[in-house]
Amino acid sequence: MQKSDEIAEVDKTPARSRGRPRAFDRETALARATRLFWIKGFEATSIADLTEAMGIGSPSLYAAFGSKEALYAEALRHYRDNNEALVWAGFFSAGTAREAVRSFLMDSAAALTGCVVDIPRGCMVALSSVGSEGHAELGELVRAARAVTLDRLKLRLNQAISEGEIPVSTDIHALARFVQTVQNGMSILARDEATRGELEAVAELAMLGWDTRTGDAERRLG
Amino acid sequence: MQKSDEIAEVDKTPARSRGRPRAFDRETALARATRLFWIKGFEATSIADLTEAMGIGSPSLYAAFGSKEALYAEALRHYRDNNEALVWAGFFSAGTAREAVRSFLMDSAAALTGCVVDIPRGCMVALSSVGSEGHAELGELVRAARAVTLDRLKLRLNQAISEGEIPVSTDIHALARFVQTVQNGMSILARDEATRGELEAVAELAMLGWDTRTGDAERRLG
DNA sequence: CTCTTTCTGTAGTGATCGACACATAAATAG
DNA sequence: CTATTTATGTGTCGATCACTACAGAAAGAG
Repeated sequence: MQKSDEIAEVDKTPARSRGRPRAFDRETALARATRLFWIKGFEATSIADLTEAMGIGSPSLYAAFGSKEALYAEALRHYRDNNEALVWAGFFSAGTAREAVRSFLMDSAAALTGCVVDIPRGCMVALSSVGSEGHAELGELVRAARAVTLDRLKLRLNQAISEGEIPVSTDIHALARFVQTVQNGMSILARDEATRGELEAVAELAMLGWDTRTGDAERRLG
Repeated sequence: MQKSDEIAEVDKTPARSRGRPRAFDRETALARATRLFWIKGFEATSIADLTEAMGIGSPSLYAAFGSKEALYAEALRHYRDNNEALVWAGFFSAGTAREAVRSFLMDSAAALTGCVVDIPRGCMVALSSVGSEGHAELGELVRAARAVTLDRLKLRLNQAISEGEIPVSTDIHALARFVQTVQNGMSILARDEATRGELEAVAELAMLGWDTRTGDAERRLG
């Protein structure tokens, strides 16, 4: 990527531009905007709200992010990059699909109630209704983000079938939809101040459905 | 409160007032406003949107409903009065708690996907985020409406215990929270165009969790 | 009929919306 | 240094926000 200083010097320091340097940290400002969108949603968050929370003037906001919609799109990306691991790390490191799903739901119960780190309650993606508010492009972004959850669940379940963990007759799509439904529902309960313990109990019950469907129930019932 | 001109005449014709009669049907206009709030949410729905959908001028709207917030509160009531039966009728007429919960989830799968009557997808109460948008009073109304679901579920489960349908050791609260979570999650999936069949499959899986927890599983597994 | 009451349509209220023009400030390039 | 480039702060744009003043219209009361 980086050539010498003699022949064809390009892109020496990508962060060092020419004019007056930005007086704020872009990622920090983005993090604050993300938190605000996360809590209040797109429509209810005004530019004035954002500039105040980000500690910058509106021209700086528009110079750095383009528009309110573009800022929301970046906030979605920032949300994914910084919070995804909270609910997916255990899922991906689990040895079995059952443990993966169980980790996913248990970690969701903890993260969605703000018990792991100081974050708002509920999932920004699950609770977003930006698509119904007349912003089709952003709505499609959120829809796509929600679809990722389903895809990951189905991928892991298919792997479990090929590894013989669960019967080949298992309805992968339905089971993944079920897990997705439970996790989405958790976000709504979390907004209503449901506790981590309550959501963990919900996750336990969801796993009982899993066990019955996948044939793990016989050895778990007394 | 009001005296008569002779003896004790009160409230002759409550609907017939004195001045110029209203040129629109209040309930019809409220139904249209409800539908709009249901789809777009409180913040994203403007008075201009409402007056257009209701077919009236803004002074008529304010004369009849008071304010945008008061109209939303009435829309919540209208929503309950006109859509509650879609998901609760089978619940209340079921002979067992299991059938009641099953009906509740199955009927939700149908209603939330707009398959029973022509209504928007998802539950207006579950998907409302008005409380996070800075309208505390309305948020409390929605919260209370969501709490009704939990109360009804717990009431029915307690009845099932006293009737011997399910073990006394059953964690009523957790089980009710689980059912509530699944139904809430269904609303989010319904907004993303999940089909009635998909949500019914989710309901079936939720009932498997029920069966395992309540001890019905032994006789259902082969 | 007139008087009173209530609703409707027009036309706006001040406030806030998202977004930007402009001049100035602060950096690099030469 | 000067020239160029980029960011910031002030001020404001037209549009839209929720809401209403006002006058005329349509009903009952007398």
